[in-house]
Amino acid sequence: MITREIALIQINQKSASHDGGERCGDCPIRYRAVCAHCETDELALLEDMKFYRSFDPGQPIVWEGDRMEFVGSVVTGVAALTQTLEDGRTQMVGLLLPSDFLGRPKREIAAYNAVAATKVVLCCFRRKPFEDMMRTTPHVAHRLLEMTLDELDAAREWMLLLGRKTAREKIASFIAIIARREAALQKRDPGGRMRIELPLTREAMADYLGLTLETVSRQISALKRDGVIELVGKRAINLPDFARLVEESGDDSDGGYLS
Amino acid sequence: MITREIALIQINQKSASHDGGERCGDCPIRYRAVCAHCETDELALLEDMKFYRSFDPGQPIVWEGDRMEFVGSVVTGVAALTQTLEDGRTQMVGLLLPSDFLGRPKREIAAYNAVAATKVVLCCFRRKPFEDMMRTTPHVAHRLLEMTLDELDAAREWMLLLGRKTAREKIASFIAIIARREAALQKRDPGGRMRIELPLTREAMADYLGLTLETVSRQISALKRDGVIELVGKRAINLPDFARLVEESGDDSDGGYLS
DNA sequence: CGACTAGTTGATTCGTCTCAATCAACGTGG
DNA sequence: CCACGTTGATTGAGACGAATCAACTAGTCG
Repeated sequence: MITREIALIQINQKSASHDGGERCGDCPIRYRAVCAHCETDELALLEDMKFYRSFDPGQPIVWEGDRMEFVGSVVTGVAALTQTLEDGRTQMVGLLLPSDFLGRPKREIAAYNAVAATKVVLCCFRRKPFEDMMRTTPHVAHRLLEMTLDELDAAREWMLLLGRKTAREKIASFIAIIARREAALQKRDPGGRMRIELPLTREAMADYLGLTLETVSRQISALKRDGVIELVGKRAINLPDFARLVEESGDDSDGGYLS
Repeated sequence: MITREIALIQINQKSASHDGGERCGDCPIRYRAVCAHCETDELALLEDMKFYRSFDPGQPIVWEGDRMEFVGSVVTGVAALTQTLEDGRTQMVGLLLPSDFLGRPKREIAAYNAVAATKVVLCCFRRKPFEDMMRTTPHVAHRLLEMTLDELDAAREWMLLLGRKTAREKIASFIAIIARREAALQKRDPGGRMRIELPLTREAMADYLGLTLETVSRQISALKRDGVIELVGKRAINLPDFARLVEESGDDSDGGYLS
């Protein structure tokens, strides 16, 4: 497991393309990322300090202990934050979706590994000017607080999953989370029948859920056998009945938050 | 397990004393809580909106779904945030120590249960004036962001524990966390020999670690047998060698963060 | 004193991990 | 074009760790 990861790093180290700057006004995450509350003048400041980077699936974005000269937002794709024990056991501790923020102001040394799970485009801000802006204008700091509080809520729900759910419930919960996100993107209810695309390999799902990849595979097969899900290839799933899936997840039926 | 908790609630519902206001200048958490960065004029604003409440061990502070008319800081004692599955399985998702913040601005409905683990004194701020202050003065919002980012880091370390550590490693990690905190309070290194006081019952430790209380008891006994810890009564521990404990925790030796 | 709580310990069960074989899809070089 | 290696995934057999069920102890309170 360790040697496999090292191989991955070496293979992928080669390419990390830098692209030219697009306009913030056209950005797909304009109203959900750290910049959400910014006025046009603040947006201009951000335009000045930003640059884009892309990463291929499996490619590391930063490594724990590395100096990080930027912070930034996921524009498209999915990235995973992971932590590792000395003997190689790894646990995913963050799943960054479009608009999620990577890095921490005032911390130059990365505390986690970040790996692209799919193709990822990152909107990066040079650290120094971004930190200045945090101090001088309220909107970025305020939005970052909101986002961090949301992440903390997500982390706590995740802790309940890791500490108390069975393997079957973990898988059902994960699929439900992805389904809800998919539904939110399409601005519709996750009710009844729907199709979803899994953004993670079986191994990454195992790291997310605190399981082995074999157990992930077995439980997915079991949910399929029981008619809770239908597999379409390896990475896509049809949900005949979303409510049934939620039952299998062990959560209270509603799970609805009030902001 | 469910019935036991319900009994607890009913027993403890009775008392929640309201105390008079002490001066912020003398507060033991003056320079670590949300108010840490505040100037004297901002402190005066906070004095106006604050009041104290105390809770006895085992007593609930708020219940998930309750309307919460305040936010606040733990002044003394230890409180636990917990989440539950519908069938009663419980996971602790936050351990609030002195200076830690309870509640979320802009969220009136509590998302978690909070229970006093020891006798707790809470410095409460009335919600509305506190939220106004978040908007109008930068220091409180800024400090809250710092604290929330720290909590997120702690949550992520906790996720690694829940997802990937063995029962023995979980217990060792927990004791190490408490020992480090104790050492920090006394402003000394957690090196060599030291004595610590466990602020949680075996059941609460189990909820923290995603174990059963029997497993907690067994692993504590095992660590004692192996000379890693010495028990003094049920709730106090002597550490002959802190480094040995850290080895047992499975973490990288250092674990040192850079802020 | 008995009732109750917190904790310990034992016997057994059960769920997940570990190790291993197998398969399908894909790319590569001879 | 096909044999070969690689990667991601599935499935099986057996081992092991933690949960469960249960008995028991010590301390505390009324």
